[in-house]
Amino acid sequence: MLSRQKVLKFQKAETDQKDESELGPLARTIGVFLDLTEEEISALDALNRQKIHLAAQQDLYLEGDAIDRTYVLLHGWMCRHRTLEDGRRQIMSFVLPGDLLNHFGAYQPTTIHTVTALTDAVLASFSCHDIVSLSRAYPRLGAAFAWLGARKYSLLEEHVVRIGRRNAYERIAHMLLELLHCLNVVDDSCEDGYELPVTQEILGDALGLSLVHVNRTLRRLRKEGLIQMDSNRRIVILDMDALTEIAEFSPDYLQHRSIPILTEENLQKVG
Amino acid sequence: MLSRQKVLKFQKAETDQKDESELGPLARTIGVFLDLTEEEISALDALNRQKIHLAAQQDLYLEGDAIDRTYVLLHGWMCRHRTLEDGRRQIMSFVLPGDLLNHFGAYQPTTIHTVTALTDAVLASFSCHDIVSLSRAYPRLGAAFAWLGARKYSLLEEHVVRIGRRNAYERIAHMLLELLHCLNVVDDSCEDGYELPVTQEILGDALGLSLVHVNRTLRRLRKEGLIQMDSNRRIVILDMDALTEIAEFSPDYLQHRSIPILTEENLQKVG
DNA sequence: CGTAGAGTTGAGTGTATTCAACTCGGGTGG
DNA sequence: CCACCCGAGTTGAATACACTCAACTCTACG
Repeated sequence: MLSRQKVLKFQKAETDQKDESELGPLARTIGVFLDLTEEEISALDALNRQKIHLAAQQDLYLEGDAIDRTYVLLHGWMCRHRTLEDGRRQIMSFVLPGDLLNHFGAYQPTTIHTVTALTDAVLASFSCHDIVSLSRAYPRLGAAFAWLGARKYSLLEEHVVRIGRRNAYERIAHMLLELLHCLNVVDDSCEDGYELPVTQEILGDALGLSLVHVNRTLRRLRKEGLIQMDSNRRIVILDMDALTEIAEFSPDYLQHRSIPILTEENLQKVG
Repeated sequence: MLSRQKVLKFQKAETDQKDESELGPLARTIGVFLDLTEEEISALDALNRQKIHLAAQQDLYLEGDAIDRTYVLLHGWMCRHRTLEDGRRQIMSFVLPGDLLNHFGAYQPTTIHTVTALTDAVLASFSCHDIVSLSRAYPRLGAAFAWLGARKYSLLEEHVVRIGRRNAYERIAHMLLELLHCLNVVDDSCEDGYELPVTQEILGDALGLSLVHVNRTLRRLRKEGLIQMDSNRRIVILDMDALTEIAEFSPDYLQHRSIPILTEENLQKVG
């Protein structure tokens, strides 16, 4: 569903400052996996939006804030996380270009986590209520938003398994593969490397590990010829098959392949 | 929002075999937190449904099944879980009466986890597509389903923090409190005990711990006078304040208090 | 009375943590 | 220009939390 070409188009658009004839942020995010009609594109692009620039380390919003906006990350990396009183921190997920933030905002009185930029970042923001209205007016778009929510849930469940039942070696392998698949959506010719703009401490906070243990485990993965870490934090997967085996990674949960409700047959069922 | 009285009403209805003038399963689940109109109740009750009885240990569906039904648990406990090849198992969540299962079914080609009955269980099942149709016809009901999804997401995020960054002692304390709050929805006169129909091994699988370590940690909680474990697996919280402090438990994430989109003001915003 | 499942406990092991020191490179200010 | 500092990465050593293996108890059940 997600074609390599479209993803590249998305990434190109991010870096351009002028959108010109390009699609708006939401149309691009949804358009990656769904062929939108002209009317749907117009409706998405007609929403009021604001552009936001954040420097690395800046917070977009804090745990407990009452936020009535939904965001689309256009450029850069962010993370969603929560910190305990004594400083222990858990990252729920990394946020990649195209991802939505505060997706469920209309349904939650306050946020329950903090969102922070890992690199300089650019976002577009929308009113949560506008998105709900739009979802009602355009059922296919509503289904697309719901699908994005279901997909996020699925990714979070996999994160639970990763943290709860895999050891450090498997956890890191699994995370690196997930990021690869999400960045370079799975097709047969996908690339095997990407920039991971994240310190080892942050990786540890995502995986429930200490910085030191992340360091040793990454070194082990390198020593065994499974990955390579260039300068500039570029990760290259050298032995995809072995890594997939170690991590017991099966990409089904990423749901990059199909959106059941958007088939002709199912759209008819729900009227 | 969730009144104690209504919860008790829900539990009463579960055990009755005949519904008589009682509400149907979905109307009861949603009615716990939203005052439904007659029309909405009729619409919910008009959906085709099937009743399902499962014995303890039986699976409702397996990871990878293509399921186009959404379920409401009426009676008993279940869990959603995934198992790695070597047998390590992670429970994503316990499922309590009133909870929905395969909530996102319309948006997912196959399930990514297995659902198993922990006790004898009774469920009602509905067509996923019927629920999507209904959500379109009745926006407040659509919002209610979306809210339930957002709430599940919130609970899962807390589970990530619990597993990723709390130690065994804090993890168990936190889980016991979450279950208490979910069962006995928070009000000032809530009870302090409940039946936990779960072996220590299952608790370990939920918390990413070994059976032996769960055992020792529970014993420590007992020895310190924080909890009591009667026969019949009844848990009594003896020192709620201390336990809340240890677990750093703050019930906001449970979202038992408010449904933003369902206020008058917000319903107007979305038309 | 024997068995099976759950709980309990001890002992030894191991994975991951903490504390600490050191390297390296980039940036800043004297 | 160089000294200094800081953040990130690396490594060693000691510790601790949690796991595995194993044995034993207790209760329910047939």
